[in-house]
Amino acid sequence: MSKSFSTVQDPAGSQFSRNLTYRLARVQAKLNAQASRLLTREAGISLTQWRMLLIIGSLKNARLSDIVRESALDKGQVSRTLKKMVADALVNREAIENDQRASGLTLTDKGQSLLTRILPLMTKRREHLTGSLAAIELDVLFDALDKLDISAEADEFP
Amino acid sequence: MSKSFSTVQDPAGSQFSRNLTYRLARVQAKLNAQASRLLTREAGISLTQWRMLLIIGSLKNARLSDIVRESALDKGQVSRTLKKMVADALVNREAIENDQRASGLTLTDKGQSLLTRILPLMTKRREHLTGSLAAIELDVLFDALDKLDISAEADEFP
DNA sequence: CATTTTTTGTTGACAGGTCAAGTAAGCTGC
DNA sequence: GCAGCTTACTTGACCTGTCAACAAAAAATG
Repeated sequence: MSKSFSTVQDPAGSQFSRNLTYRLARVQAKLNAQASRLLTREAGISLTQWRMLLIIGSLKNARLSDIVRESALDKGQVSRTLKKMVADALVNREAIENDQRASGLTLTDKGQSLLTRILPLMTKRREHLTGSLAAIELDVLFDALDKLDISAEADEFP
Repeated sequence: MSKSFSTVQDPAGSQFSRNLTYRLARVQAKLNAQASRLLTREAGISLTQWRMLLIIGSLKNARLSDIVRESALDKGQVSRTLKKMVADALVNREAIENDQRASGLTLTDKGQSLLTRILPLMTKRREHLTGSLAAIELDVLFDALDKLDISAEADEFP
């Protein structure tokens, strides 16, 4: 009974092949691993660092809370990762006027050139991923994700 | 500039709204959190434990390697989780004929009744999730996931 | 059969993510 | 102007997922 609905990279005969959350989790993990592999190899940074690099690069004098808002990462995680990025001279921290709690974050030259060097590659990857899907499929996909996002908030299923 | 493409549970104005891997990651994390919440509240078990319970319940005398194959979880993780489940009297371990390396795994009465009690709830949840999507959307979604799964294997993007 | 190879499972180590307590600075309202 | 609340960030604790080293048993090989 029930063999191979969808067999891509799925253990043969797994009963989970058509389980949505399971498929999502596996694909997501794989995409994540791909990005990490790439970033480690090409830039020696983590996916989190890359995301933060992007955000800091695109915002003027970002503060930690901006990164948290934009990335939806945990603020503790951002704090720690930031410390590392400052230590690695990718990011600059400087005092902000009138607020001693926060500091303004900017990319160093090193951070900026890393961003400039890696961005084309990540863009290529993105095109590679979305390129395998038709425009309509992409629309449906995003729409479905939005709906699942909402459904994921429920705590009861009467 | 660039406000609200898709605004569902996305920080207002986030530049990532239409970034596929980002959306996937966030939705996946949310679905995961939902399942964990549910299982913790209703059964005091983790998502991993639930998946293993399902597999052990559906296989006759499963061995650890079976669980690894079916679930695609790490064998170390399975080994540790199993230890806990045995300690919690959810799973029974007994010797197997002709192979002293592995042991046969079966649900205890407690494990079986837990499974029986929680399964309807998890089925409801699944219906709740897939129910928000039209059949065609689901098909496209699975198809898109398959394609992304394949694309996630690439390491270069010429 | 004895030796090598493979399979099976356990364990240790470590990065990543999540939660929550703690600290310091700024703000509010009397 | 100071008592109390809020905001911004840091830190600690813990849990998961992943990788690699390991030991024991079984299978393969010659």
